[in-house]
Amino acid sequence: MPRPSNRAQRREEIASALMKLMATKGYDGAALSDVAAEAGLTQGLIHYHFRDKQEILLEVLRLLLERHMAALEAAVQSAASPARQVAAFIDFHLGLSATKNPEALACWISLIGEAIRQPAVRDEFEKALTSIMDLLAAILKRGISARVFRCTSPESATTALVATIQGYFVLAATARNVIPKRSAAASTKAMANGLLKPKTSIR
Amino acid sequence: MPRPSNRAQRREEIASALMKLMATKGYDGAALSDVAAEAGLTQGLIHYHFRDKQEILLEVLRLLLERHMAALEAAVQSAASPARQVAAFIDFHLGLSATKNPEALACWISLIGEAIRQPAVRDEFEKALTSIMDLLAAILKRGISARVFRCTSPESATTALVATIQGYFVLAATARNVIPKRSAAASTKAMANGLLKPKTSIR
Amino acid sequence: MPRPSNRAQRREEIASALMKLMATKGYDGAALSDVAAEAGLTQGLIHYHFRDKQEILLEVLRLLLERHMAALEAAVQSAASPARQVAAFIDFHLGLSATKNPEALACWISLIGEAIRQPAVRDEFEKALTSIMDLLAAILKRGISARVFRCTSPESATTALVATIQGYFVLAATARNVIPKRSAAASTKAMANGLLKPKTSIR
Amino acid sequence: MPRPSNRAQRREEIASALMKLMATKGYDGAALSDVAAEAGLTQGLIHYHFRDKQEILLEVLRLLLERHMAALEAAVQSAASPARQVAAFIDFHLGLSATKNPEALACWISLIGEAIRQPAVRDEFEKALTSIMDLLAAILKRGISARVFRCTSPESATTALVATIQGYFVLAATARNVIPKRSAAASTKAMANGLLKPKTSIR
DNA sequence: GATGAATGAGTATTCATTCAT
DNA sequence: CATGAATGAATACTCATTCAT
Repeated sequence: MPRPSNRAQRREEIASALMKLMATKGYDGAALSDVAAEAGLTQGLIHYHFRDKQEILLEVLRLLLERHMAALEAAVQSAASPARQVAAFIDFHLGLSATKNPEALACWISLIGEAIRQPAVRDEFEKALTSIMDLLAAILKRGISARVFRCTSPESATTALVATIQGYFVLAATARNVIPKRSAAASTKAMANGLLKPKTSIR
Repeated sequence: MPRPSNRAQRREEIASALMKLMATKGYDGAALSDVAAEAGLTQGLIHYHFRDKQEILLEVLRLLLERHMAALEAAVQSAASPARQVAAFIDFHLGLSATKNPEALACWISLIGEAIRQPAVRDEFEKALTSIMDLLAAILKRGISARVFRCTSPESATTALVATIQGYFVLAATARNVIPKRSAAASTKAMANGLLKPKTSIR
Repeated sequence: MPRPSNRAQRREEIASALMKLMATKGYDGAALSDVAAEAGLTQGLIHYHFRDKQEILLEVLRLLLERHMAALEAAVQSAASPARQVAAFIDFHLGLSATKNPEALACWISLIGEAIRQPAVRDEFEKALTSIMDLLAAILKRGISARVFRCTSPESATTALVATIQGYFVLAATARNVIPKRSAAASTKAMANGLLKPKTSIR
Repeated sequence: MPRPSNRAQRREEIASALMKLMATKGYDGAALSDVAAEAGLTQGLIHYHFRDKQEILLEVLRLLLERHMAALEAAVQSAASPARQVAAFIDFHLGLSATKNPEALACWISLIGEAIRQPAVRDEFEKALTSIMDLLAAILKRGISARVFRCTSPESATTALVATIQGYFVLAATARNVIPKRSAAASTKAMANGLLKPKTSIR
C-alpha cells in the first residue's frame, strides 16, 4: 500500500516560504532555518524535498513564471487587435494593478542578482525571460503580417519593450520616488509607438 | 613629522577590490578576507578604514558613479544639439563600447539587489540614479525650450529612457543571448523618437 | 498462506550493500540512504530488518568471516602435511590470488577501525580473528605432535603469523607501493621457518 | 610592529587535541567542536589555523611520525651491531614499553582507516611508513654488506618485518587477548632470524 | 513486508567584527 | 597605521532513526 506522495505540495510550500523571505531579506539573507519556520516545517524536511538551496530558488522561479504567464496570457487574450494586445502587455506589467504584488517584484530582482552568478539560475532565468518575450514577439509578428505595425525587427522591438519593463521594475524596487505617478505605462506606450510605428497609436 | 595620511588611497584600493569580487561573487559572496587578499592588505586594516562592510559598498557606489558621471558628461558635452545629446546619452550607455566593462555592469546589478534591502544603500543608489537622470532631464528641457522636442513631461520621458537603459543592463547581465546584436542603442533611439517627437529624428 | 519470509535474503542484500560502500567510503561515510539505494530498497525497510546501523556492520563481519573461513578451510584441507598446510594458509592470505578482492580487504580494514571503538564490534572481531587463529593453531599443534615443527609455543607462533598477515593487509590497503611484487607470501614463509624450525622447509 | 606568530604552537595544540579524541572516538567521531573544547580554544580559531579537518589529521600524522622517528633513531643508534640494531628496532615497536602509549596506537589505527579513503592522507601515510622502513632497510643493508645477514632482498625483508609490527599493532588495538604476554617481540625476532639468517641469532 | 515522509540533533565551515600588540 | 590572532554566531547540509499508512 504505497503512501500517496505529497512532494509537489511540500515543494510549493517551501518555495513559497523562500519567496516571501527573499522579498525582504534577499536570497543569501534568507536562512533555510527561517524558511523552515515560515513554512511551518522542520529544516531536515526541506532537504528531503530539495537537494540544496539553489534548487528551491529554481522552484521559486518556476512558480513565479507559471503564475505570471497564466495571468499575462489571460490579459493579452482579452484584447482584440495586435495594437491593443501590446497595450495590454504593457498595462499588465506597468499599469496600476501591476504594483500590487511588491513581494513578487522584490523576489524577481533578487533572482536577477543570483542569475548573474549561479549558472543554473541564469539558464532558467533566461528561459523565463524568453517565455515572456516569445509571447510579445508573437503579437508583434501578427501586427507586422497584418501591416498594422511598420517595424523591421520584431525581435529587437520585443527586446526593447521587455527591457523597458524590466528597467521600470528595477526603478520601482530601488528608487520608487523617481517614477512620476502613473507615467510608466503611458511612457512605454509612447515608446512603443516610436518603435512599431503603428497605423493606429497604441495607448 | 607625521607620515602623510593614505586614507583616501587605501579606501579606494579596498573599494576597488570589493568591486572586482562583487562582479563575480556578489556582495554577500565577497568575503572581507578575500577583499583584503585582493587588495594586498590584511583583514584588520579594512576595519581601520571602514566601519563595516556596508560602508565599503557605499564607497563602491560612490566610485562607480564618480567615474560614470565624468565620462558621461564628457560624452554628452561633445554633442551639439539636444537631439544629438540624447543620442550621445543613449550611445554612451548602450553603444558598442558600453559593454566593455562587464565588471562594472555586474557590480551595478549587485548594487540593485542590495539597494532593495539596505536602506542606506537604497538612499545612495537613488541619489546616483537621480544624478544620471538630472543630466538627461536637463537635455530634454533644453530641447523642449528650443521646441525641438514635443514632449509634455520631461520627467516622465527621462524616467522612461533611464528605465530602458537599466533594463538593457539587466538583460545584458543575465541573458545576453536575448539581445539581438547592436540592437540596444538603435531600438532605444527609436523609442526616444516616439517619446520626444523631435523635429529631426534621433539616430 | 503467508508469503515465505525473505528476512535472511534481505539481510544479506543490505549487508552486501554496506560492504560495497564501506570499501570506498568507510563505515561512517556510508550513509544508510546510500545503502538502501545500493541494495535497491527503501530506507525505512532497512530498519525493519536491522535495529540499527551497527547491527548491519556485525552482519557484514559475519558474512565476511563465513565466506573467508569456508574458502580457507578448503584451501588448507587440500594440503597433505602440516608444513604444506602452513604454506597453504599463508598462500591463501598473501598469495597471488589473495589480492583479487580489494573490496573485502578495504572493508576488513574499516572493520578494524570500528572494532577499536564499538565494543560489540570488537567482541565479534576478536571472535573472527580467533576462528582464523584456531585453524592455524590446530595445524601447528599437529606439526609439533608429529615432531615436524620444533616450536615451544604454538599460540605465540600462530599469533605472529596472523599478525604478519594482518600487517600485510594494512600495507596493501594503505601503501601498496611499499610491498615488493610477490614478496609477501615468500617472506612470510621464510619467517615461518624461523619460527617453527620445521624439518623440511616451508615454501 | 608585527605581532609575533604563534601559528606553529596553536597548530600543535589543535592537532594534539584531535589526536587525543581520535584515540577513543575515531576521526569521524571526533567533532571539531570537541576538538576546540579539548584544546581550550574556540571553534573559529581552528579554522583560522587549519583550512579543514583533513589538514589537522595530516598535522597529527606529522606529529606522530616526528616523535616516533626521533625516539626510534635514538633507540637504534644505541645498539652496536646490525643484529642488535634489528633487535632494538623490534623491541622499540613491540617490547614491554611499546604499549605504554595506547593513545598513539589507537590514533595510528584510525589513520590507517582514513588513509584508505582520503588520497592526501594516504600519500602522507605512505611517506611515514617509508621513513620507518628506510631506517630498517639501512640496517639490513649494512648487515648484508658486512656479511652478518644472509638475505637476498633487504627490501622484502624490511617490508615483512614492518608488516609484522603493523599487524601486532592491529591485534593489540582490536583483540588484545589474542596476543600471549610478551610474545610479540620474541616471536618477531625468531621470524627475523628465519628471514635474515644471521651468523649470530637475533634475540 | 514495504513505503515515503518526517524528525532533530549534529557537523564542518564561513565570516564580519574586535582587539592586543 | 598595521598586523594577525581571536571570537562567536550563523549557515547549509547530513543522517540515523521513527512512524503513519
